[in-house]
Amino acid sequence: MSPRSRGKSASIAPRPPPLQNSAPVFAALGDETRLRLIAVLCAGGALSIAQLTAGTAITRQAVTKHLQVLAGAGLVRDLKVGRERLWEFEPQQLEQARRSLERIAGQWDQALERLRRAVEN
Amino acid sequence: MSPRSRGKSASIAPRPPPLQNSAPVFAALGDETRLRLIAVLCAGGALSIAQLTAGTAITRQAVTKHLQVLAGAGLVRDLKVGRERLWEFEPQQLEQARRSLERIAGQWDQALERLRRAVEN
DNA sequence: CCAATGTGCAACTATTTTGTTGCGCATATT
DNA sequence: AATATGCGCAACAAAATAGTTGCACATTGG
Repeated sequence: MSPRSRGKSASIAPRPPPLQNSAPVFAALGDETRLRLIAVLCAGGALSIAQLTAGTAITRQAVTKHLQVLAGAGLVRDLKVGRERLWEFEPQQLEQARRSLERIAGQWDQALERLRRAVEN
Repeated sequence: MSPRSRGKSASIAPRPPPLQNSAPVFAALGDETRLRLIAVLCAGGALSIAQLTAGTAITRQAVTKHLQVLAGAGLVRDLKVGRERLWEFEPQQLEQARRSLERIAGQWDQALERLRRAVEN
């Protein structure tokens, strides 16, 4: 049996990801255009680049680059259909980013709690 | 009385912030160094620039710049004490970013739900 | 076949970001 | 008083980002 299983409180629960791994996801979300793209893709299904470019002031190529950034962060995925390239939202990474924020917020809450208790004494 | 109060369902609840407003916060979080700074500041109280620089491979001035980016996003705040400049975490903006992610995730869930119901028929 | 539509790739520019070094100033410490 | 510590400002330099234009290629529809 491996030393890591059944040790003292063997932590079956997967340990929280190192938090810094979320940086690329946050960076990808840190742009208004990309945030808009994410919002659009979240609402509907898969959309083509041309469709995603429609409402914007920037060129199709610029949108393509933004989509590639999002794809690099694992936030979207593309699938080719005929001459079109459809993009759809990929929820996993965003979910993980959400958990990262919750962990930070939780840490802060704990610190406040410690402070409160210290003052109480 | 103002025309906006007591209208038809006057929406006492603050309308959700436009989501794009969160882009600067995400951008600030989209860097490993800054994410680390946030984590450190979340755990303890207020720390000086020198203290925050201690464990890192970059210079004090680089840390200062990162802190200014975080301050620009409203994620940290500084207070001067003697010759030191202490930085502390400011939870509001991060809380808002968390809500943004939740709204996106919620929209996605709704879309999935609609899809599920459509398939059901 | 021919035209229209949807993309991809490459080159190029402008701006922002990330980091450095060098210096001076203010506050503590001895 | 002299030294050490903490910090700010300015001037760089290198790299990443965001956007453009131009052109070629594939697919779709008459």
